[in-house]
Amino acid sequence: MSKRTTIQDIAEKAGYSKAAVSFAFNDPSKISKEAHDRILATARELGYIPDPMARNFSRGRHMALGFLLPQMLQESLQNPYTQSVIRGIGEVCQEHGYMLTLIPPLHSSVSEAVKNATVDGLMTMGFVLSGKVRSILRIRRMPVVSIDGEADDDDVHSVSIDDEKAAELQLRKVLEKGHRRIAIIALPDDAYESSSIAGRRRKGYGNALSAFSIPPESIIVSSAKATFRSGMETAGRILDASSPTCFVTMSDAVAIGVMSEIRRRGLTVGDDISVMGFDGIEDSGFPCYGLSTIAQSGEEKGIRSAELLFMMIDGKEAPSSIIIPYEYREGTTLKEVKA
Amino acid sequence: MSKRTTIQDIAEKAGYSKAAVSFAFNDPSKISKEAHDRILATARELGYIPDPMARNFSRGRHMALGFLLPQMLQESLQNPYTQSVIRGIGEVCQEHGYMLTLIPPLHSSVSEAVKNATVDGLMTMGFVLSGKVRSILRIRRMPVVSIDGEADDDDVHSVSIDDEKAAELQLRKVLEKGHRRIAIIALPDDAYESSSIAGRRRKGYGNALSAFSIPPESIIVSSAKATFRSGMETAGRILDASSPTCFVTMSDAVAIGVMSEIRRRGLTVGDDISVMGFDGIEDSGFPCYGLSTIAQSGEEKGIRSAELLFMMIDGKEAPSSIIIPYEYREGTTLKEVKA
DNA sequence: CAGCCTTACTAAACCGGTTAAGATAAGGGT
DNA sequence: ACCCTTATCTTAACCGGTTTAGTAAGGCTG
Repeated sequence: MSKRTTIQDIAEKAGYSKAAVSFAFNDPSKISKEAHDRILATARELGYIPDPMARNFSRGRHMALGFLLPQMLQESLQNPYTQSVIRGIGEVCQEHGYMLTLIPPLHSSVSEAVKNATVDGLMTMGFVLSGKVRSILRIRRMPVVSIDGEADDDDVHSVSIDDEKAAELQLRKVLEKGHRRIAIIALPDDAYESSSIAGRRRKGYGNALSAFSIPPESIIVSSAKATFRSGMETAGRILDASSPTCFVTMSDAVAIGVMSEIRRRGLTVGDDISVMGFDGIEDSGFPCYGLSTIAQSGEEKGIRSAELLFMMIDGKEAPSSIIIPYEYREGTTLKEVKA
Repeated sequence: MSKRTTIQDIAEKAGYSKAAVSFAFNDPSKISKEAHDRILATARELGYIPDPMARNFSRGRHMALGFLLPQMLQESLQNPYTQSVIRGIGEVCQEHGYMLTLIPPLHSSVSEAVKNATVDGLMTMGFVLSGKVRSILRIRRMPVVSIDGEADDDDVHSVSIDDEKAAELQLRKVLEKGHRRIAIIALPDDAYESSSIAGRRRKGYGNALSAFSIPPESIIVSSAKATFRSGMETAGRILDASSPTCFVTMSDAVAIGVMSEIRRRGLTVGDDISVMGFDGIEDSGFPCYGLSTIAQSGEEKGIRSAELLFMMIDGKEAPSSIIIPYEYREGTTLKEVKA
């Protein structure tokens, strides 16, 4: 089995130096047109393709961004909202000629994965990095953007919406429609390790409740992973034990599961029980059935995050935090409560 | 700004050679316990983390598998079936300590992307690689596994189900229930470049039809991208122009869109119009509402593909083609046609 | 005590490119 | 005729590890 063709082979065969060959591929202005032609012809003849890893290594760039997956690949990719974020990241990567690497915990260890990740920058979503991981990233001088995470570290830049305000708006809309028997399905606090997004939103709910002078105890609060199935199961448990007039969820995926369970019981979403989602996954190809929700563009989050990361990689001045907009999207699943 | 700590720094500080330091990290049995301890202590002290790219480069391994994305990231990741395949791949990657890299067409060129991909092996899904791309892969000696693609190349191994037989079974089930006004929504033939999966399944449909002595002309055949939205729109157009008693789709995502459109028109899925899907995305967290379908495990496809790829990477004897099982899954959306 | 093996370590080649610095020759200005 | 510039190409260092071959010291054997 012959060895692969290297820059050295081309150099010898074409009668030039390694450097000349390198220039021919990267900066033709540094050599004569004649040399350029000869070298490219020789390269074609020998079937030469520059080794990307060697190239990246000597340039000190990986040409890849990493998306750190909190737990298992499973749930993360399942959520249509995560998908839209990844899509946004992917677009920007493509523009920059970068690849996108999904980084699952290596041998169940995030630290290990981060140590070995061959990427120029990292994005995380919905969870706070441990001190150990942050220390590794600092040593490796690897820029990080945290999506929906906490901006409690100078090294970690963040992209998110104003979750507290958004959650407040969400619950206000529900309260304005007269609902009082409300079941909130939050994201698990410990989802993705020490997530704090759920905490920020709970605060917003508290604000809305006190604005309406409603005692927090009157609200049913539970939590569920951000999946369709989980939403369905949780709604089932709640409906077995009580009869809320409205479900408020922190994720559209959960809301869709809730709607499915409501219909399964022969009830009508909107007329019998209202449902309020969070995310606005409308454009994700996922069926959302006119869900009333707090819409935030996952794609924009992905795009802004990746752009931010590229600024940091390029050593440019980068904002430590980017807040993107959200809005209430009127649907057909939130209706005035029946008298 | 100080330079990063290298193996050289550790060697000097600890009073050993570069090689000794390398051994300390990779094969402690080659050095004394004393040296091992001293070196690791020094490494910890200086905050040393081996550079993964340099390590990979000298070892000649990338420690990453690539998933080649046909067109835009968008549609690919949107399909829950694709997601389950990726999940399967991810599991195997994790076991092997590998990362999974999503490779979008670089500057809109798949060839360019494949030239620059820093991965040890490639997986594609649902499309046939062009000769140019195959030639690049041959030069780079990069193993490829094609999922649901055509096994027309010695270099490209494949994992799929027997699509022709599966499609035949799918349509037979529908015909057995008495349906004759049938609308088939196929995958686009040109989806993912020169896809051939649609062709194989069409053949299967033909077989079923002739077994029932039904003229192919009596069947409405259209095609749609494998997304929820596309299924909804296509069903809308079909229902505007005709009144099939059953929809047969090549993808559950499409089938769910079809069901959504049927319900939107005030009709009942199953009783008024039957729907038959393909994929069996039940376990994907996607709402599938008792869809009758041809189930094939996306996760298993992913797992087998990745395992196959690892065999090839390790230079082991690997089967050129793996066929995984499928089965008809009884649901509530396919019912006996009304007299 | 020579001969041989084992242990512990090092020097240097190597992976395949990039790139700073230097060499050579040709061209231009005075 | 001389110096300076520019164009073109080469040499060699470099990126940060891994790994092969080799050496020196110590222990064992006969």
